Amino acid sequence: MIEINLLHLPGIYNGADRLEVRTMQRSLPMSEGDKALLREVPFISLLTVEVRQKMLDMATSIHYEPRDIIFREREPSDFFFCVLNGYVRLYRLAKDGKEADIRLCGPGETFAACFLYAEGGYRYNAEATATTVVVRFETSKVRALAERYSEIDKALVGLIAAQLLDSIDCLANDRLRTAPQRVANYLLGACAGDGQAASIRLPFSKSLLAGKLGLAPEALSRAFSTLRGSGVTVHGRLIEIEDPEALRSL
Amino acid sequence: MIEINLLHLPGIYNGADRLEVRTMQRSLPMSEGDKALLREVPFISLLTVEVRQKMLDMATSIHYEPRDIIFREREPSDFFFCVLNGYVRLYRLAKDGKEADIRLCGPGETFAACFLYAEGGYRYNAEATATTVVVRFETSKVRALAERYSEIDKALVGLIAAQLLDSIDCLANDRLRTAPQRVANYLLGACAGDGQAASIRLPFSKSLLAGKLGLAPEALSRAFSTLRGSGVTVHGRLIEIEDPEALRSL
DNA sequence: CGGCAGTTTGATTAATTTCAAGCAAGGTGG
DNA sequence: CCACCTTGCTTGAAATTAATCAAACTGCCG
Repeated sequence: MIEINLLHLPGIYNGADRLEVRTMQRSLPMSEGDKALLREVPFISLLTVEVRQKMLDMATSIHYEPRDIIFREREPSDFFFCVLNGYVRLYRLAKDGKEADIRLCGPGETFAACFLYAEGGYRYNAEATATTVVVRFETSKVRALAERYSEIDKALVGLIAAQLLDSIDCLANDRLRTAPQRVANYLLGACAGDGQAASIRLPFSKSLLAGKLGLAPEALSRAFSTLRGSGVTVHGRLIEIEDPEALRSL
Repeated sequence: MIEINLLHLPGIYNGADRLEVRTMQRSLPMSEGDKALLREVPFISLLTVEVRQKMLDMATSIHYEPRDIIFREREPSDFFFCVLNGYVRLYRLAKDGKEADIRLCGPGETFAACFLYAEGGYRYNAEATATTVVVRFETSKVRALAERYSEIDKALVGLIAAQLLDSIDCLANDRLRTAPQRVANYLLGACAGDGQAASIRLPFSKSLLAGKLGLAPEALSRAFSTLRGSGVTVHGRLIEIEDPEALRSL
C-alpha cells in the first residue's frame, strides 16, 4: 500500500504574503537505513524488540522541502511524527498573521505525539525548515497497538513528560531572562559544560534560533553583539565561546 | 502509618526578603468526603473502579496554609499531587530571586505527575496560596501499581498531554499577545462562551492572576483599565463583561 | 479609628519590536 | 570572470510594551 502522488494541488493564498503550494508528499515504507536511525530514537528505543518491530513496520517515511507544510492547526491529528533528518518548526499563528514558535524539532525528536489520545485535531502548525525526512505513525494503528502492548503508553508518558518539562523551561526562560541571557543559556546548553572554551556550529539559521528563543532576528543579532563583551565570537554559524563560566554568571 | 509532626523547623532565610518557616505538615489518610472529591478528578475518574480504589487507598491528604511551601526545585520527586481545595502556585526561581509562575492549580488539578518516571527531582517550586488541601501519591507506589495495571499509564498520557497543551497555549499567549489581549483571552475562557454578557468572580487574587498571565500586578491593573473601553467592569474580584464578542475581536 | 494588604495610578526606565537601510556571501547568467 | 541578484544578517532610529519605583487609595479587620 504505497501512496505515490506528486500532484501539485492548486496554489492557496495563505492570508499572509506567501503563495503556498501544497504538495502531496510521497509516503514510503522505510529504508533499512532509516529504520536503523529510528531504532535509536529515545521513544522507540525504550520498547521491547517485538513491539519496536511492529512500530517500525507501520512507520512510513516522508520527504519534505524547505517551507513545506506538514500539518496545520485544527486538521485532524491522524498521525504523529519523528524527525530523521532536517528540522521541523512547530508554531502557532495569530489572527493578524504573526507566528510564535513553539518548538524546533531536530533529528531523533518526536512531535505531535501529545495528540494521540486527544480530540479536536492538531493545536499548532508544523513546517519543514530544510530538506527534511520525517517518519509518521498512524494514530489509529498506534492506539490499537497500545491496547495490546501497554509498554507503548509507558514510553509515551516518558516522552510527553520530557516535552512538558522542555515547554516549561521555555516558558520560564521567556519570563525570567532577557535576550542576551537566553542566548547565553542556549549556548551553554549546546556546549556540554566542562568549563572549557568551546566552539559550536549552529545546525540551523540564526532566524530559526531567534524564533526558538522567542526573539525577533534583530534582537538575536543584538544579543550576540552584547555577548561579545563576554567572550563570544560569531562567524556565520560558527560560534566561539571563550569562557562558559562568564556566560553562566549572566 | 500516620505521620503527625507539627514541629516547626528553624526559620531559613530564603535569599529574598521573607523569613520562611517550613512546617512538617500532617499527612493523613483521606476522609470519605475527600475521597468522593478525588474520585471526580479527571485523571482518577478515568480508572476502573478496582484501580481507582487502590489509588484512593494510597492517597494521603495534607493541609497547607497560605505561603506554605509544598516542595522545592531539585528536591527528590517522591510524590505527585492533586488539589482538592484551594490553589497551588508552581513557579521557577531565578538566581536574582525573581519568580516566574508556571501554572496555578485549582481544585481537581494534578501537578508534578510529570516527574513520575523522571530523575533529578522536581523542576519547579510549589506553594499554597490559600488555605489548601492537597492529596499526595507516593511515586514509588504508583510506579509499582502501574506495573500491574497499565491503565494508569494510559490515564497519565492523557493527563500529561493535556498539561503539555496548556503549557504550549501559555507560551504562545506570551509570545503573541499583549497584556490586554491576554486578559481578554482569560476572561473569554472563564465565561464559557455563548455570546451573552457575563459576570465572573475571580477565584483568587489579582496578583495571582497577573502571575499566571506572566504580568506584573501593575500591568494587569492597567490592562483592566484598557478593557474598560471594551465593556469590562471590575469591582474587586467581580468582573462584568458586557460583550464577549468585543473581547474576542482584540 | 488606625492599620494593613491588595490594588491602582503616575512617572520613569528598560527591553524589545518594528521599520528602514546597508552589508556580505553565494549563486547565476551573461 | 564579473556584474547582478538574492538571501540572511546586521545596524540604526523610532515606537511599543511592560517592568520598575514610588506614592496614594480602598476595603476590611481589629
